[in-house]
Parts: sequence; C-alpha cells; structure tokens
Amino acid sequence: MNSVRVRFAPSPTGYLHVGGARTALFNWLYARHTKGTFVLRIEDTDRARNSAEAVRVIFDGLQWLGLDWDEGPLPDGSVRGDRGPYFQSERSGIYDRALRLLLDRNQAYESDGAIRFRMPRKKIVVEDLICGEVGFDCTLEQDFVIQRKDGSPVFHLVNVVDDLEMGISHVIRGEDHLSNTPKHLAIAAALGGTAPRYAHIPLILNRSGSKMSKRDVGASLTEYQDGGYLPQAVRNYLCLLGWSLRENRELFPIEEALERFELGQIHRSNARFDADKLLWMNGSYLRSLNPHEILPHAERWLESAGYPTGKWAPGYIQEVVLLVKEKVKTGKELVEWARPFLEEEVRFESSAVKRFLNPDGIRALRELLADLSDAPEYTSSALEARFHSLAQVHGTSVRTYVHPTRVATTGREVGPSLYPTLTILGKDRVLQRLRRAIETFAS
RNA sequence: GACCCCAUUGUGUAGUGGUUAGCACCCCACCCUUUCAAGGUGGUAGCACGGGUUCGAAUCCCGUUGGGGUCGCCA
Repeated sequence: MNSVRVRFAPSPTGYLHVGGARTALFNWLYARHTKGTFVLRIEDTDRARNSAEAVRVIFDGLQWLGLDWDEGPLPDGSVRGDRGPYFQSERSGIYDRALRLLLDRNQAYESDGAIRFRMPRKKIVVEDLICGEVGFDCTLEQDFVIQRKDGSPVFHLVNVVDDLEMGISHVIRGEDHLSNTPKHLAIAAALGGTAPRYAHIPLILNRSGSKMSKRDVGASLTEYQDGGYLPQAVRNYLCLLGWSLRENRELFPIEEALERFELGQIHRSNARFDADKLLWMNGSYLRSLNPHEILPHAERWLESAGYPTGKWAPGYIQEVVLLVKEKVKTGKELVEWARPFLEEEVRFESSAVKRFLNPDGIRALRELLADLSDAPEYTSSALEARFHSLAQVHGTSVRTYVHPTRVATTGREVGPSLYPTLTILGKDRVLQRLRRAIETFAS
C-alpha cells in the first residue's frame, strides 16, 4: 500500500514567500513522484493573521505555479478530502481533545493560565531523511506552552496533532524547524501517535546571506506574478535551490523533475536566491515560447498594464509581441518595448533626443521623409533597400538614418530591429512621426 | 550565549579516494549586427584553514574558522 501523504501548511500572512513556495513545490514533487497525496492545510491559529484575502493569496500562488493539491480547501469555498477540516481555525474540538488527553496523562499541566507540555528530559534523536541522525540533548529543556491563556492552541501542538490526525507520512519543511523537531516528536509520542518522517530542506537565503524574509526584495511570489514572469520559469528555478538533475542541465520540464525527484538528493546547505539567474531563466523560457503559447501571456501583461488588446486589428498584437519577444526577459519589459506600438503619442527619452535628434539627425530625417513619402513599396526588405540606397546617395552610413528614425518613431535609442518596427507601425504612422519629430526638435 | 545544520569560483551546482576540478548565471573580450538583446567563441574566478587516515584526498575522520538556523502564550 502506497501511503505517502505530505502537506503544505502555510500560515495566511497575506503573501506567499518564495521559501514557502519552494517548500510547497518540494512537497508536491514528492507527492507526485511517489503517487502519493498532497494536502493543503491552512495554519490560521493566530487569529490576527486570519483573513479570506490572505488565504486567497496562497491559493493564487499555488495555482499559478501549477501545484495542485489533492486534499484541502479549494478557492471556490468547497473542500476536497475526508481528513478535514483543513483550516486549523475549524479544528478546535480536535485540539481540545488532544489537550485533555495530555492533561489526563499528566503530560501537560496548567501554569499561569496557559497549558504547558511536560517535555521529557532525555536525549532525542531526529532521524531526518535529509540531514541524517541529529541528536538533541533535551535533559535541560524547558516545558513549553501549547495552549495560550486565551484558550487558543499553539503551533507546536496543532501542527503535530494535525499531522497525526491527517495521516501525514512525511513532513518536508524548512530547516528552521529542525530544532523544533524534538518537541514535535515528544508531543507525538505523548499522544501515542506515530510521528511522520521528517525531511528538513535547506533555507533560501537573501542576497546578504541570511534567511530570506518578508522584507527582502523578491521574497514574495506576487512580485513574479505581477512582474511578468512565467510560472514555469519560476518553478524551474525554485527546483534548483537545493536540488538538481545532476547532469549539467538546468532547464527542464517539470515532468522530468517530478519523475526524478528524491528526498535523499536534496542538499543540506542553504542556497542563496539569485535574482539574476531567475531573470535569465525567465528570458530563456520566454524566448522558447511559440507564437501560440506566448500570446495569451502577452495579452494578459498588456491588459493589466492598461493596454486593451481588443481594439487593434486581429494579428496586430501578435506581430508586435513576436517582434519584441526576442529582446525581453519579462512581461514587464515586453510591455515597455511594446508601448510605442500601442500609444498615439511618442514618449521621447531626453537622452535619445539629445544624441540623435540633433541638427544632423533632423537633416537625415528630412532626407528620409522625402524619400519615403513616394515609396511605392512598404515592406521590411524594401525599407532596408531604401535606407541603404539613401545612405549611398548621400555618401554616408546607414546608421546615419537608422538611429534618428528609431528615436523619431519610438522615442528611444534602443528597440527592436528597425525595419520590422517601421513595417508594423505602418507607413502613415511612420511618416506622421517623422514629421512630428522634425517639427518638434528642429531648432 | 547554549544547541543544531552547513562549507567546491561572486551565485546555483556536478563531483562520493586517482579528473587538465565539469556545467549554468554574473562579469570581461571577440564574432554577428541598424541599436539593444539573443546567439556563437574564448576568458577571469573555486575545493575556507590545520591536523590526521591512505601509495594517493575536494571526496573519509578530528579540530579551527566562517556562515546560517533555533532557543515566544509567532508560525
């Protein structure tokens, strides 16, 4: 009988931490690899933190990453699984029963209005699937609170009770919990249950080398959701923090990770979060998307940036996106690069104007305008030929025309290839923008 | 401070007693080129240190140093 049951048990704090996302990912990978069950449990015992909005963020994050759960609350308000409830706030009866049991067995006692667990004074060995045998001398350990004065149960209690009640077989969690594990083992034993196996995964460190926290840039998954990252890229990157395929390959489909994922191969050392590498990886994924795949993403990015995509002729957005996608690494950048194609007014960068719309540039634009006005053909290759012959006639390089034209039509000195840009903009708009630039910047 | 974990270029990793220590990101150079990217080629940079074990250690053991984590009526 296959009995792997793992869980992701986040606390609804209003955001999903990348470390949490990676923990969820590893749990999910292990569940899928073993054909086991992935449970989502919401640890909302701290009433101050509990809100529907905060839970929503967790759902959104997991769904965005493609991490589906077999048991737990669902975004539509329904519940899947018969080992619930999956909100700790709805499980107080279960905790009360556990508390009473511990009290009856004299494994817990009241003190100052709270209830403390009677920690066994002995050596406790954690047999961790990743860290190996880790010994703790608990002979001097203090008893600790498992129910607050206000009657609410504390993490150490509820976490263990729920893992027991829900039949969790493996607890895969951050290494910051390793030191808590003797407590958890002791509670499980006092309750007469069989504790799950533990697997403590290394922490994700921030740029300066300490545990990534809420305040760190890039710590929240929403930054990637909103920043135009592709979920498959973020997921791929997260796989690499503490785990690898071991064959000099870093870009791989999730199915492959799922097939190859083993707890024993997870590292024991912490990993620093490298935003540059994630950015590179995202660009790599972005470029590998075919037109059919990238369009929905691009439309979403454009829409949420305030550019309705429906108002344009069919195919126009796609043309723009395909032109621009080779040059950008995120959806956010894609939007930036697409702007000149979607706005009436050209926004001029002052540095670009200064550099290329000087008297020489304006002269070049005048020559180009005259030449282009009666161009019979307006295609990318025709434009290219025209630019070249223009340069030849005037005994200069094609650059003389290219740069001022890019600035005049897009406002910037960098951008996609010029001829396709001019083609997509269309002759009318291009001529209009050339005239406009000449009027505005000729002095 | 006590306890626990960790240690291969700046970063992520491969490497499990014998390798010119491999790959990727970053950085640099060159090529390509209308800009910027992408792509291609090449380059800089690493086994923290000290003891052992061994014919032979990045690999095994011990210590030191360094980094991280935990010590809440937070989770």
